[in-house]
Amino acid sequence: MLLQIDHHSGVPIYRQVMDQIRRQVMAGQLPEGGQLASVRDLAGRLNVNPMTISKAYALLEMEGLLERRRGIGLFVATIRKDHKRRTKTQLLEQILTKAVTTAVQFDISPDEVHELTERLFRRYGSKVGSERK
Amino acid sequence: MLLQIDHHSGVPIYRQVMDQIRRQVMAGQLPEGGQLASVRDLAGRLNVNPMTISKAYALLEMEGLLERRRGIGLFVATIRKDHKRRTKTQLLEQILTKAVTTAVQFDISPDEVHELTERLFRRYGSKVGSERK
Amino acid sequence: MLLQIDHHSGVPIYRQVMDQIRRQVMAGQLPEGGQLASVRDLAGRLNVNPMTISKAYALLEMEGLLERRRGIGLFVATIRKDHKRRTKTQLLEQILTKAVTTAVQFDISPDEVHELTERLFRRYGSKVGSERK
Amino acid sequence: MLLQIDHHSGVPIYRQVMDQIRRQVMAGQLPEGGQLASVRDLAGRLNVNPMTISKAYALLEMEGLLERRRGIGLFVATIRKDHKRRTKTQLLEQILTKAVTTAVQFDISPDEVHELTERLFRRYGSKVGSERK
DNA sequence: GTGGTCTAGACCACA
DNA sequence: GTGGTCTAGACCACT
Repeated sequence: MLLQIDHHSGVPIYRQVMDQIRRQVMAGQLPEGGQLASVRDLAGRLNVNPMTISKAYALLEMEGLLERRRGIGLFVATIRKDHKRRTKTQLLEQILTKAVTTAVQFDISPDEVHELTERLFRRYGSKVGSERK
Repeated sequence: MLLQIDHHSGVPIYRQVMDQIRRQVMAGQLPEGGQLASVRDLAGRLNVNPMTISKAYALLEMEGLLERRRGIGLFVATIRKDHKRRTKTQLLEQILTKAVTTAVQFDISPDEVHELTERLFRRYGSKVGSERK
Repeated sequence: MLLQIDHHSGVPIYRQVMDQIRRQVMAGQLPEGGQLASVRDLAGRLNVNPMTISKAYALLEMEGLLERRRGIGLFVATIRKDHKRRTKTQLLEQILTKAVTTAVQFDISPDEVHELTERLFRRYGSKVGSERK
Repeated sequence: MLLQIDHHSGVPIYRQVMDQIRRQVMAGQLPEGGQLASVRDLAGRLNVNPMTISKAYALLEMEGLLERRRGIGLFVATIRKDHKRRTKTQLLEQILTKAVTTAVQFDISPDEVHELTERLFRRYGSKVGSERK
């Protein structure tokens, strides 16, 4: 499990951790039922305070994304597949909605948006089964 | 000048004010050279602390988007047309980049993204010269 | 707002705080829209670390019971009245269910339970508008 | 001996085990002098760590509820009848006290509580000598 | 070993 | 003034 923390982004570290884990679970990079890195381990690797990781984990558990097994560790909860697909689409739609309303407000045509999107896809790799670490 | 403040979004109010003014200027809804509502007036209408508005205005002035004319008020600065166009595209690209990287991570194809984008355009109106206030 | 913390109960302090605030809100002792004691103030009075209070407040906010107004403080959220009544009954039913199943398992008759309940009501005061602090 | 373990309740597993055994003894479902399942057997059936069961047994032994016969196993200790009756009532009173204080705080009348109790008795069965496993 | 809680004290953003 | 975040380090309960 690799996470990137940006200490200068202004986004709280525990939120960065949450977002990235949530995404990795949704993307299947963290398999359901799989165990997460321990609080101390992850904290050590990211060079942050264990409590910060613990907070992120606790919130994700409350979200229902993670499951605690007392004295053993934290695991990715099992999610129904359709629910997962829906969540993924919702997340994307949310971002795209912002893009579209911005374009409309700025008088940028759907064609221009489409072109720009294609260019970004080429840049950020749309190839199937892209690099998984 | 109409602004929507969401007290529950977690985004600082002064940032919401800044973002919306910046967008309205870029979209031409706030014409260059036009005068802005006074701090007191806007604060009253949005029902927020005047210092919050003041802070937003001050930061936008530092950005060069607004100009202060002593004793008169704040006005939208004049922007070079190409600069404006570039800024608009940059803003959009920023959002779209997030959408594309999300799609890649979620294994959602460019075609699906395109389709979803079209649908959102139809929903939020892509017609040229849309509603100006 | 008066809270009783038992440092020896084993129940985490932040949970004791949450439970008592939740109850006071449900009981109407903390009026909707009313402002809560500040984190530092309450922490000082209870003689616990501010972070502990902050955690309790944050969790109650996530529950939807409290509302944050940035830079101002925390307030009791407005709850629909029927929802409140339902929540209260549910809370009570939950406890009573445990009592009844215990009685059944122990072969204690409904009459005995009723008698015991009456006795406890006399002891803990069922008088209308009992002592509110 | 059937026990239900809830891994998500937050209550320590060894406590859940203790509580349920204590109740079954009080209710007569586990007869005095009867032998308990072995640590290994129970742990296997409940799918928990044997040390967890061992801890529960050890604590119940310290309580005097169980008796260890070296080389043979653990047995339910003999309890004086009046002591047993008192313990049962105490356990019930403890739960009912919580119910009554909650009702008082929520301004729910004794009559309403009584009614609710009757309803729960009908639902969970007050018939004498109910299902024994 | 695991996670959970708490402290004391610091710094920050917001209004 | 408000709450939010983070640290360093301690202690605890559970398995």
